[in-house]
Amino acid sequence: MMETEIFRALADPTRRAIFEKLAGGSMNASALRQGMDISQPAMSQHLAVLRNAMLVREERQGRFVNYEVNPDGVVLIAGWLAKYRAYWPARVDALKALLKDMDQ
Amino acid sequence: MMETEIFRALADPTRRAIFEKLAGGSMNASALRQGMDISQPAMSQHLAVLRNAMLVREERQGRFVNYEVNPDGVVLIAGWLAKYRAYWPARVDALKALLKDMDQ
DNA sequence: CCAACAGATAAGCGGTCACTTATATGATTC
DNA sequence: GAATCATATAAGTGACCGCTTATCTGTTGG
Repeated sequence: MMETEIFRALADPTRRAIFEKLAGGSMNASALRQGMDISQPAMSQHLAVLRNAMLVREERQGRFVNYEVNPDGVVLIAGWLAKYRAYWPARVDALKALLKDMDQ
Repeated sequence: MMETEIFRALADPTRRAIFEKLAGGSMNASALRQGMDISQPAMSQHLAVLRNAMLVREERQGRFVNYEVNPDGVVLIAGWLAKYRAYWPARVDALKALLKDMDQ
């Protein structure tokens, strides 16, 4: 199940921090390590987990590998969460319903 | 971090199944086990993890303990996800922006 | 009270996680 | 093509996860 890998990937605080950093702009692995007190292999392994969970995608650029957020993963979580829309606060729920109507 | 516990709780397929079942209506632990091929202690442990992650809450009713979805957890995920709104599909994004305006 | 039932807790076990050090791959520059 | 740099992979290790069996706690009805 894809959702298992996504939630598992996000269950680690270090990986969430990496993801958050990438959400602020694409970056290579070395740049990501800046100010994070994490070894090079650890970063590489975390990025592999995030990529495997479709939360991040990569693109080689010469000697560097550029990483960026993969919208697919974000959309998957949004889709999962949508199933429980009924439990969001009423205000947000009302807005959502409105959007749905407009969407058709 | 609360988010760590939430994502960790949801990383297990069995726990997601339990949560999904509860989202369809509150239930006691025995009822939850119906058709799930899971031992009584395992169910109890899963419910403890979900409760700890604020995804589920309980209420004793005599000899039974009734479980239901705790909106707090759902809202927390929604809050986390909202930070990456920019990566949702354009249509949903537009709707969200609209909601935000209306919300003020 | 006590027998029966719902549920929680304890202890132990195999598998997985996140990390480490060491080494390999792949690209650039001289 | 050799040295260097960016990243990946391999192997090992201690901690944790989800499960099991066994036992405990709490509530009900006779």
